[in-house]
Amino acid sequence: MMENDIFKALADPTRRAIFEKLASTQSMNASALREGISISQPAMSQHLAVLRQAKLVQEERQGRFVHYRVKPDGLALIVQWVARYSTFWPDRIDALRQTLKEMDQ
Amino acid sequence: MMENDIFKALADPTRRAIFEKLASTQSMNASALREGISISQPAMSQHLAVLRQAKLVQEERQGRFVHYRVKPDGLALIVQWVARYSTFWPDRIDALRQTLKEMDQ
DNA sequence: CAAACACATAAGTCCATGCTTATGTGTTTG
DNA sequence: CAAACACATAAGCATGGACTTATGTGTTTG
Repeated sequence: MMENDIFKALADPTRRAIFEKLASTQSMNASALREGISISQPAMSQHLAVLRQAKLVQEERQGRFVHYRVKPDGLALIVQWVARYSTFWPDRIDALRQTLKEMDQ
Repeated sequence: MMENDIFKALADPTRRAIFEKLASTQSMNASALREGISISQPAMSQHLAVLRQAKLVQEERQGRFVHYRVKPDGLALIVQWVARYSTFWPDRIDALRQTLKEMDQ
C-alpha cells in the first residue's frame, strides 16, 4: 500500500532531514543535498530512492546531474490519514486552520 | 526526539490498525483490541507500549483490565510537521478544508 | 488462598533496513 | 576518446524491530 510507503519513508530521521532540506529550495541535485548531512553518496542515493518510491519527491535529469524536488501532492495521503482523527486534536486544529487561512491570501 | 517516536510508531501497519480501531471507540482494553486483528497477546502488549511511548494513546487500569484510549493531542506533532509543507499540497488541501468545515457544525 | 484471568516483561529468532565498499551507467570535458 | 564526474546499483554486514514462547505481576473469584 502506498500509505505505508509514505509512513515508512518518513520514519527515518535522515530521510526527513533530506525532505526538509529539499522543501527549503526549488530543487537540488543529490550532491548538493549531501552538504551539511554527514552521509555517503550511495546512502544518499538510496534514501532518495525510498523517497521517490513513496512519491514524496520527483527527479529530473539534466546532463549528468539529477535534480530532485518535493512532489506537490506527496503528503496528501498523510494529510488525509491524519484528518480522519482531527476530532482528537481540538487544540492544535487552530494552528492548521490558521495555516489554511494564510494560504488564501 | 518525540517527533521521531511518533513517526516510527505509525510506520508499522499493525500499529496503525490498532490506533484506528482504538479511535473508533471511546476506550478498549488490550484483549478487546486483539479481536479481528490476528496477533498474539504479547505482540499486542508490545505494540501498545510503543504507541504509549509515542504518547499516541493513554492507559487506565481498572481492576485487572487496562483500558486504552487515543490521546487527544497525540497527532499534534505530525500535524505541525505536515503543516510546514502545506504549500506543497495545494490540490488536496480542499479535502482537509472540508473536514475542518464539517467540524464547525 | 489457590486457581483463573488480564496484561507486562524476558529472551530468543528471523527478517527488514541503513550503512559500507566496490562497481556499473550515463554525461561532460580536455 | 580517455579521464573525470554525478549518480545508481550490487553485495555484504550490523543493527533494529516485529514476532514467538515462556514466565512474571497484579487482580479477581470460587
